Amino acid sequence: MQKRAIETRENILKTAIGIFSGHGYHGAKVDQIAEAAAINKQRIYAYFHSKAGLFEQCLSTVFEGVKLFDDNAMAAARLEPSRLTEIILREYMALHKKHPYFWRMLAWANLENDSSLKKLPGLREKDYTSLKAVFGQAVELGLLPGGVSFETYIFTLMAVSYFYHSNRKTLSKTLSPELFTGQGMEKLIAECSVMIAAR
Amino acid sequence: MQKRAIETRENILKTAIGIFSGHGYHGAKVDQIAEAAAINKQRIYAYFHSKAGLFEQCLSTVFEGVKLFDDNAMAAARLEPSRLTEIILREYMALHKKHPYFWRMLAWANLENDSSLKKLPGLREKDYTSLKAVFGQAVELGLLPGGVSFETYIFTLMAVSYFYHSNRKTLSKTLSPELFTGQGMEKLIAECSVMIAAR
DNA sequence: GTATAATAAAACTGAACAGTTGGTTTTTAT
DNA sequence: ATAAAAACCAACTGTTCAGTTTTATTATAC
Repeated sequence: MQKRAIETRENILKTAIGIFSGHGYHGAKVDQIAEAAAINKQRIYAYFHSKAGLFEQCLSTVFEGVKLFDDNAMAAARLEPSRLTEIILREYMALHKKHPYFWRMLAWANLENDSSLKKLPGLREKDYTSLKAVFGQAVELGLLPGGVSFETYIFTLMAVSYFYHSNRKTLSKTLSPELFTGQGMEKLIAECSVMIAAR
Repeated sequence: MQKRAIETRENILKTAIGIFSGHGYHGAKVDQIAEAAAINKQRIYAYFHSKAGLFEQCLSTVFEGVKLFDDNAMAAARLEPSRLTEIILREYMALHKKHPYFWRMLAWANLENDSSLKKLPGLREKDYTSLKAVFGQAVELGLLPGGVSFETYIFTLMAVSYFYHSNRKTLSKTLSPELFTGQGMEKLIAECSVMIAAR
């Protein structure tokens, strides 16, 4: 495949991620993607052979493109294990801001597209091992409560950041709109850190 | 409207909730709903006048049909405020099992259907006031950490239970499949209670 | 028992949509 | 300069789908 072809393919992929994440598999239209990418529809079929194939590719591209925990954040966590919860939460919140397609593609995949999940990248344990080590230290230092597994801890932080973004619309109607201002988020992060910390 | 008509309408609504929650607005087909409800398609238009109208009705029906906190659970919480976190979490987990359409309709609404959100039931503060009181007592008794607002506390528990159900498929691939066994859920509940408790 | 409301059956309309095809032009590697 | 690869253009196929219409049947109220 030539350079131009690779660019076209990537252009299609990038555009399709935007549209699929916005409207879902059934809501997105192939013609719409072609128009948005400013390419000929036929190119889509040349490179991805079907709408479903394109969707699968979008899903795994988004998955692979998101680094769950930054090296800088890792360094910060090692320096100040007492602030671990805050650092992780802030990192996850920033991640969702940086990769706005991530949670949406996750949500779509969980809701509508069973088949495309089969080809997901496998376990991400390696992403977690360093973090798990710092968590272990924080527990031993008495900074975080004992008797809580790393899985539960990280699950909770993922849940908070995911829920915050994915249910924004309904939550601002049913719980509190202030939650979604900058200060609201800061308050949430700060209070979660307090709530989870050992005392 | 006569009795039979009311029944037909409710039958359509109930069936449509099942199908919309399963496939989303764009994924669900009107003919499919008609067939599943064993009624004539034309009845749907007679009672809901459009697919979008039917979806809106489904959404608010599901919302109104879910009582977020049971009276029994409330009584239990008042009796044992030390077990508040566990009681709430277990209640929310059970709620998602009892109303399997709830989180899915929530998710669809947050993803794809802006317009239908306008007609959502307003703030649910009344659902929370009693709970908030018990939370306040638990904090004063030193059972739960101080400096944490009720909103943050309840947000976290909602996040955990929602995330657990809504991201089952991807999480069992990327985090841990054991999390979704009966024991896995019990462990999660128990450890969250410990993690959040004052010590 | 008769009028009226509710429903069924089924065919139809018009638009949208996934995917294809064939012919033409542009770009790129050599 | 030229051949191969890449991309365009645009019409077309077959299907699906939301919504409609017409005619006929069944249930219910009085």
